[in-house]
Amino acid sequence: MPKLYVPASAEDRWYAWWEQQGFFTASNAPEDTRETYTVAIPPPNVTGTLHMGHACRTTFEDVLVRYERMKGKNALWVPGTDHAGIATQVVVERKLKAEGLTRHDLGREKFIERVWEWRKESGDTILGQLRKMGASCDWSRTKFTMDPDLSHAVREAFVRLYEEGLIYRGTRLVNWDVVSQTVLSDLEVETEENVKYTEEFGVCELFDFAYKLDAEDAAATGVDEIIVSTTRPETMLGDTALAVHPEDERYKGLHGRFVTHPFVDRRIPIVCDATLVDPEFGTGVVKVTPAHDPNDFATGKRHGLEEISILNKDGTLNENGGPFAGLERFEARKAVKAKLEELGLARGKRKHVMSLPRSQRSGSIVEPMISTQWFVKMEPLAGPAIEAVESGKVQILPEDWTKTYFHWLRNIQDWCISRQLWWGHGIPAWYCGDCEHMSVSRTDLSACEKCGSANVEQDPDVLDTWFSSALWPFSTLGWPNQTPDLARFYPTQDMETGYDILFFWVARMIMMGLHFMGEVPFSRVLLAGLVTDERGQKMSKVKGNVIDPLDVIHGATGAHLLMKAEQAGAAADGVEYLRTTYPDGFDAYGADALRMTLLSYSPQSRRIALSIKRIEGYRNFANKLWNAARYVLGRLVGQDGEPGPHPDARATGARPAVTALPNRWILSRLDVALASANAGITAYRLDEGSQALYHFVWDELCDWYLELSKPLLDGDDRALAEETAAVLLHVLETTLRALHPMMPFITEEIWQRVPRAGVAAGETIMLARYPQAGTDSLRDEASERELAVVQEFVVAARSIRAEYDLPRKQGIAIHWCADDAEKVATIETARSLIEALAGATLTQEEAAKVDDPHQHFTLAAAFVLPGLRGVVPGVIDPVKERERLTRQLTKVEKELGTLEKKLTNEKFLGGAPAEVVEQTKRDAAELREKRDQMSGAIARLG
RNA sequence: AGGCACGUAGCUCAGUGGGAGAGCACUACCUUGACACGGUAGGGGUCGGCGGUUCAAUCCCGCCCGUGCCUACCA
Repeated sequence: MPKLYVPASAEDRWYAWWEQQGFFTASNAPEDTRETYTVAIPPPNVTGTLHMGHACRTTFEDVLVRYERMKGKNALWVPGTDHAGIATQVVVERKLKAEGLTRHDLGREKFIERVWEWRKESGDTILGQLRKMGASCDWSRTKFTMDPDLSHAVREAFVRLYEEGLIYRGTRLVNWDVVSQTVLSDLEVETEENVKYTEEFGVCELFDFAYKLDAEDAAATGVDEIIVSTTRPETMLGDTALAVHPEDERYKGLHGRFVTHPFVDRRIPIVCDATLVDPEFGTGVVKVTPAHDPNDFATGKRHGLEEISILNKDGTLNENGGPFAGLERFEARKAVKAKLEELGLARGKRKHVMSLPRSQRSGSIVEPMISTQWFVKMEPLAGPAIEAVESGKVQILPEDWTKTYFHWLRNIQDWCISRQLWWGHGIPAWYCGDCEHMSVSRTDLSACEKCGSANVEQDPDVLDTWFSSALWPFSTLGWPNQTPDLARFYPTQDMETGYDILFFWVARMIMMGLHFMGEVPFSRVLLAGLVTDERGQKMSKVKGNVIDPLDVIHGATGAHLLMKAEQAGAAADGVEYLRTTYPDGFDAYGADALRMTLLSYSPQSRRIALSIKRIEGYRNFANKLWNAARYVLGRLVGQDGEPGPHPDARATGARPAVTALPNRWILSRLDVALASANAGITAYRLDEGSQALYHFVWDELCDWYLELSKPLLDGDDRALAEETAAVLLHVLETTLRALHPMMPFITEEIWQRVPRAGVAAGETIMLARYPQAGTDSLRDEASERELAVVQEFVVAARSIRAEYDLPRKQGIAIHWCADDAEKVATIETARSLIEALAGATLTQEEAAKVDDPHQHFTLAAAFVLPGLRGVVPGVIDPVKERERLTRQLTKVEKELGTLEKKLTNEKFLGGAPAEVVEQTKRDAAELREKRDQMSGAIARLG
């Protein structure tokens, strides 16, 4: 085995073998009665390649799936990809643009062909990347949301909901994206907050202008004009009313009067509306544009106002724009303002900080527009989804999110599901050109259901991507057909995803699962944070701070990173950030290191600020594990053709019997680690589970046990050496199994080299049994207490070594004494171990001599432990020793001080539980003794 | 505006009603037969601020300051 673990070759080799052997495939054999464990992957969008967020998802899910598989379940992880309607269409259109084409140049059919080509490319890339991450998906069940079977499911769901009256077609004010030229659901609109004034679009400016009263109304009321304010001056072309508060004294005389529109031939009524108007704001008069503002729309309905749309689908003004028709919306805004100035109707402007609604995909400012679209009635679906979480049938982790879930579902709006795109599931509705009948049908229609005319056309729109995603947990298993997979694997167990799609996806899956299957689609929702760069900023191509998981796994030079960022369109400061933060690029850290890193962040955190240093740390951990294995295998069975002293040693999967303290101790510590690992994984605290194993391997197995094993293996006691050999192999093999869900590659690589027999002799670690506390390990409190004494002793000796710069080769003598027989026995038994680890020779001494080192030894350094003291003669510089002891004494006195303060507090003695008081007294007594010993030692230094 | 988080060592973050932790960074020493992607020993924090509950608060409660996200509205 080489000194350094090299991930690259091991990863590809083992993954190909696992896949080819069919280890990932879930069983559907009728005689297989194992409990199932199913996870549906959150299907990545076929918009390009996987990012760090996907890597995070993949790792978490893979840990859960591998764990349950090793626990003996029939584990199924369904992989697949999402067609991602709008996002994918945008990507392909951008590629066309590079060729100087638009989708309209190609036409719908040819364009869709191009998208399919792209989806093949992107989809294959993504599935390949999942494999690089180690994902143990059942590839034989791979799905794509536009596969024929899943499209069939979408159509069935649509038709059923329509027949049940839960899908309807309606004319509403919707969110219009003028760049993508499609309607968006409320969720796809993102509000940009606190936007400042920008010259270019003229946004965030409150512009005042006057409407002149009709001549006769002006004469009758003596009022000449009314001033209104707006942030969108061009919408005044669609104004069909002015509203005032009914109680507003200033305008009481104007109720029912009219103003004249300055640009179009329209008389505009002045109406009273207490809901819309806040008399305190501005002039107390609101211009009402029912066709372009949600509040105005509602106001229009209340007053029966005309709805005049002024925009074309591309954001230019239509014929209702009068003299401004044809202008682009922001041009029109400028032109309207200029014209109002010219007419002397402008009444000033001021900057106004506000929020702007933007399209999640195109980033353009969303326009409210009246349009006929398809909607899902949400209230009847939301009720059961709320109940499912309330009753605990679905558990959301971390729990904080349940509140958010309830809040959204309890205030839910109908869901606009039609999109004016080309890429997506067609809407199964046909319109008759003759009788105007609309048919919604499971099968494609060539004739009108009502009049039989062949003059029928399918609705040109497609469905929101999330409509098909909502069916994912059961459509991937064969629904609406009653397949064996559906019967066996639905409902699934865990749904792990990012909290950002809790509404988009998770809530809708629960609604649809309950509606169509009558059962929740999964019993737990596991929400993870969003991966950001190390500053905590969202990764984005423009910021240049995107970290490609594959670059971390395979390594990348600084130049390569810069080139990629520039190609992706990073801004100058983004490139600079990249250059200064990662000047040397990345080493090939390997998939296991990346996985461990992602696992190490708490799921409670909403942000995963991915740190390369941290990845490096886990790369080092992989290497530590590798070298621990090198040691064990080299010392026992030998390596590289050299037979070792224990050629017959085997890991059998059975816990060896142990007598020696270090062997008892390591099995006990393993027990604690295994308990934490199991508890952590099942509670979705993968950070705690992985950290327990990290800590065990590094701080206990490597730092102590491997060192302790050396004198045991080299000693004269053959039986003890055999016992130790068995324990070393057992602990190594068990630890590998425990780590396998997190670090699948390196654990397989090492495990295959471990000589195994009995139940440990399996073909692959991924189908080996996951280790269990109490079975594979054994808690032994006594061994922990005893070994703690050994550790304290060794550390004390090493401290003296370090303090006086004693070289490793220079042996030291330690004269020690202990207060009770138990401690004396422990040290006597472990004497050779302590000597080996401390590089010392131990001599038990009378307490009188140890406690007065100045009298009995020359230049002796001293240490004081609970019930145990030692001196090391011939090493000290008295001045330095005084400093060292004083430093320690200060700490002890400080600690003692807080305890004594408590113990002199009557209220504490009276109010605290007896056991707490007792413990405090014991601690104080121990510290007091230590203090006395130390101050005595200092005093005796002279 | 409302809601939800968060504020702990230089950095990134765990954690708990009773003795402040990890990784990285830092200091000193060590190329020792598993590992320098290493070892040993260290230094470093009034747990955001102010009150309250409690025998006891970093933890529970209230207010304030700061940060992030979500929802709604902004003529």
